[in-house]
Amino acid sequence: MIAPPDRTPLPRTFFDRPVLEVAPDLLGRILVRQTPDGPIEVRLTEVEAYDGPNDPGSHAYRGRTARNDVMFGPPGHVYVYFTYGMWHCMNLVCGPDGRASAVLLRAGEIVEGADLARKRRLSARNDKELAKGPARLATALGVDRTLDGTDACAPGETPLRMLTGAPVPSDQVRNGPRTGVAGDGGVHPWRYWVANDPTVSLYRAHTPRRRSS
DNA sequence: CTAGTGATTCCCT
DNA sequence: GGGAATCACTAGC
Repeated sequence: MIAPPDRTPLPRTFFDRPVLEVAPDLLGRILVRQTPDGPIEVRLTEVEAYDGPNDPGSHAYRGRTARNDVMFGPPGHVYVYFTYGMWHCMNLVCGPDGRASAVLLRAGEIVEGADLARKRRLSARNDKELAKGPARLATALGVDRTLDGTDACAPGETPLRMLTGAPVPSDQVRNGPRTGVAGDGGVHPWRYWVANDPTVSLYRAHTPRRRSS
């Protein structure tokens, strides 16, 4: 039989490590989102690492700005950005204070509160699509810029928290080029996912867009 | 199944 | 001014 997932919160020391170490270790962990209507919980199945100072694909690559400020702060906090005019995506800040590295949460399996997630994801055709993609995951959980900077490791009640869950054995972890990253950033194989998991997004590579007339 | 494109707004240059 | 760590929808095979 399968042991139930461990509901011990992940401590800040978990995130205070090199981001390439933390990212694959997040697979199988559980993110708890406390909403006014109740909790929504996601088991993470796909993530991407962004390593600030050396990474052209990172929002922090060109220095500290109003948008990416949280990335430059202490680990264990949530960085939420707004993109493409209508979507939000969420990250967990990693490494020591000032390092500006983070893990983008790209996909997961809703394991609690699916009824609440469905109300936010009306276009999803089935429950596997509820959090299949970074903006879908943020939408399913009701995460937006008002949660930017949330400490996921704070004592007591928090709107977002990571639990130990059931980490995925390394022989079930796959990795490859990052998705959707413009410029040279896609060259690093810093996307990690759970092998053969139906909630992994597996989107095609970034396609440059010409502006319309 | 794949490939193409419009939507929509914040923020940096 | 214009790109953006995306999604949903459509057409066509």
